[in-house]
Parts: sequence; C-alpha cells; structure tokens
Amino acid sequence: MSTQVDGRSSDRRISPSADIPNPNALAALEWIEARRSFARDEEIYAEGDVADSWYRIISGTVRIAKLLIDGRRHIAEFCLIGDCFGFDSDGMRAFSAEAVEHVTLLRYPLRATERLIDEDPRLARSLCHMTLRELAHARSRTVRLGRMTAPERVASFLLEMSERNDGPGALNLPMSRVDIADYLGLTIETVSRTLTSLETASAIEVLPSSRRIVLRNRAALAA
Amino acid sequence: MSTQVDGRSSDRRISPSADIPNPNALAALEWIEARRSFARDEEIYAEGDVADSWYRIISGTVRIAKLLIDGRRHIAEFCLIGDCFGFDSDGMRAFSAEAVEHVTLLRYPLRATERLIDEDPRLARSLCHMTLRELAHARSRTVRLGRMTAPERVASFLLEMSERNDGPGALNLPMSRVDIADYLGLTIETVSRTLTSLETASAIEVLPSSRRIVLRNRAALAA
DNA sequence: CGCCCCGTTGAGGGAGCTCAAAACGAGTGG
DNA sequence: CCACTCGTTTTGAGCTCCCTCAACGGGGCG
Repeated sequence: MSTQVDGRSSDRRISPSADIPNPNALAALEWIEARRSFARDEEIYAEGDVADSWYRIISGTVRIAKLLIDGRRHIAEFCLIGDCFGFDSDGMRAFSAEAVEHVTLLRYPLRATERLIDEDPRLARSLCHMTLRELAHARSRTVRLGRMTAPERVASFLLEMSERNDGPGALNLPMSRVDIADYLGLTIETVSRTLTSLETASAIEVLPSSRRIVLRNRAALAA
Repeated sequence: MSTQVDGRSSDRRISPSADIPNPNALAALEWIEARRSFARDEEIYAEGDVADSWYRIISGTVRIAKLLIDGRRHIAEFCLIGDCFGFDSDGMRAFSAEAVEHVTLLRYPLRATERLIDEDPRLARSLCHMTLRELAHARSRTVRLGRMTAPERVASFLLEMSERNDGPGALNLPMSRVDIADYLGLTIETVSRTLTSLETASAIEVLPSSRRIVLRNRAALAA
C-alpha cells in the first residue's frame, strides 16, 4: 500500500498528513475532531476502556503503558507532537494512555472515521500505513528489549528520541527516569548509571536539569 | 483462497476472513494469489528486499527474524497456518522470513491488492484490522521481553503456542530451541533449563522427541 | 528555610549468560 | 539390525551484568 510517502522518511512515527497523496483526503477529518487538554500524569484513557476514538497530539507527550498485576509497569510507546495513538483492534483498550507532561490533543470518534473511510479509500490507506509504521516500530522495540544490553538500550533510546525531537540543540526528555526505565525494561538505577557512564565516556552531556541531554558523540552512541 | 477460515475466535493472529462482514470482499483476492512452497530453513524473503507482496500460510510455520551485525539474532514472530505476513510500511523488508519447517503459502502481489482495495474499501478495513491485531501482539511481546523473567517468558510462550495450535493433545513445537531462545530473548541453555524445571514441577511433560510438550498444569504456567 | 520528589551513587546478591562436555535422537550406510 | 555420525538438547560450573536495597545529594516549591 505504499504510495509515495514523501518527506520526513526517517520519521518512524505516525503522521497521517505525511502519507496522504492529496491532503484533502484528511481534510474531512477536521469535521469530526475535538480538542482536549490533559494535565501532567492525567489519564487519557485506561486499560479496559471501550476504544471509541483515536487521538492526535497537538503539543506535549503521551505514554502508552500497561500495569502488571504485581505492580511492574511497562511503557509500550512514547507519543510526541504530531503522533497519533489510540487505535485498538478489538474495541477495548489494551494499554492505558497518560500525559507525561501537559498535553493538548485532537480526538477523533472511531465511528465517524469509519464513515469517512468508506467515502474515501485513500483515508483507509493512510491509516493502514500509520499502523504499519507503528508495527515496524513495535517490532524494532522487541529486538532492543530482547537482544540488547543496558548501554545499548539507553543509547538507542537517546538516538531515537533525538531523531524524533529533531532539534539540533540539546535533547529534551520530558519523561522521568522511571518512565525511561519502564520503557527500556531496566531499573532507574541502571538507567542513571548508564547515563553517567556515557557522560564520563564523553558521548553525552547531562545538563543540570537532568531532563536535557546533549549528544556529543553520536557515532559512539551507535555502538 | 479458502474463505471461511474457521472459527477459532481466540486466535490473536491475523486472519482476514474473520474480520470481513461479507466474505466476498476477500473473494476477489483469489484472482491474484499464487501458490509456492519452501523447504526447511529456506528463505522466503530477506531483510532489505523490495516488499512487493504479502503471504498467507497454507501449511507449515514461518519465522520473521532479524540478524544483528554481531551475529545476534532476534525472531519477531512465528507465523502458523492461516496467518498472514509480509506487510512492510516503506516498500522494503525490515525483517527476513524463513521457513521453520516445510511450508506452502499463497503469495499476493501488493500492487494488485491495492487495486482491489480501491474497488472495495471493506478489504482495506480488513487488512487494517489484521495489522492492528499484529500491532497488539507485538506490543504484548514488548511487555514480555521488557518485564518478564525467564520462567515467565517460557511459560507464556507455551501458553501462546497452545492457544494458537489449539489441539487438546500434545503441543507441537516445530521450531528448534535456538528459535525459541531468539524469540524470547534468552539463550538455548536457559530455555532448556527452564523447561526441565517446569517438568520437575510437573507443570509440563516434554516428550522424548523434545519438540512435543504436554501441558499438565495450565494454572501453574499462568503464574 | 525546610520539605519532598527526583536523580545519583554505593555495596551486595542473584538471575541468566558463557564456556564446556555429556546425553540423546534421527538419519545413514554397512 | 546394528554401528556410526551428526545435529540437537540437556546438564554442569563459573562468572558477569543488572537488580535490589540503601543512603546521599540537589533542585523546586510551598
């Protein structure tokens, strides 16, 4: 289903307008969108809720997470500005979505979206494409979680975030160390230790705020 | 293509006809399908190949894998009979596909599929749904790889396979211990040790062939 | 100023990896 | 039918990496 996907090809995240040959295919979505805001740590939807809509991030960051019975938590995804999330296959939320920082997003009812799909197959293709890119991302994450050491996970996380943030300056990490650890399948201590060891190796520089990091040596991070 | 793909509703794998309101939506696919067979360990496609088609398994088992530069391997997916695979988002294979055992499958050219989609949006919905279920599966795997211990991984693997195999008798594992280890992010030794420890705990019974396992106590496995 | 949350650092232990060798099953040829 | 071989699986011993538990530091905010 690959039409010419244009533009930011390095961007693995979902971003419908980038896929649409003719942007008008998505223009119809404007008629059904609704804007909402969420405060830090506020829940957008919970695991088990009915999945009757999907979202697009206008600003802020969202985490897609799951809580295991014994308290262990796993973060499946960080969604940044421009990303879409909230597509579930069976009408029920398999994960919860929470605001990492203050976030404003557009909400699209699922039923109305399906109506639009039937009117314009290009929209279906575009949504399909978004899902496929999400799938590719999820699979690349299974590789990292299954076969990478702690330093490799942290480094690839930094590189991934810097690609998506695409600011040339300091990398901004809105999430806490706990979030990062739960995303990488590590503990906060290991994440912290790895960051300092990367810093002493002068591959990165952690700014005093702890949430801002400068990538000094990307080649070293790739290894 | 064999429409009515049977009833196994607990099947998390992709299975297009199960989603289609009207099976005729997929009947058109029969016009573009081609049958092929692959021997054990034969490559169906390689990482980096152009992705110009997708497949559906008639019989046998396929592994979707990726090889890291240093020789480490990771298996993203085992596809069983009835499953579909080979959807890539950007026209290039992100993973390779190989036959775990002798496999015969149907091949669908992507371009022809797209034409069919434009004629019938229900097909698009169905494919989208398949991808969403794959996505849900991939994410649940990130949870297992990120936050589960070795015994938990092996046990959940056995349960997953038994759900998909759904024979009441002995569970048939066509893949080698190496495959299982690369799927679970463990080493073959750990997989083997865990299996024997599960056996001494009388939760399972490993038949002499080593590739057949009887689940004696599913409740114990779930924990 | 003092509290609290977040992040860092330290010491010790355990789960799983590495290296190595034995046991076993399946296939092959005599 | 048996002997042999080869690949796979199992078992063993030692070690490493990361987790656990604990204490410390430091920045933000009331």
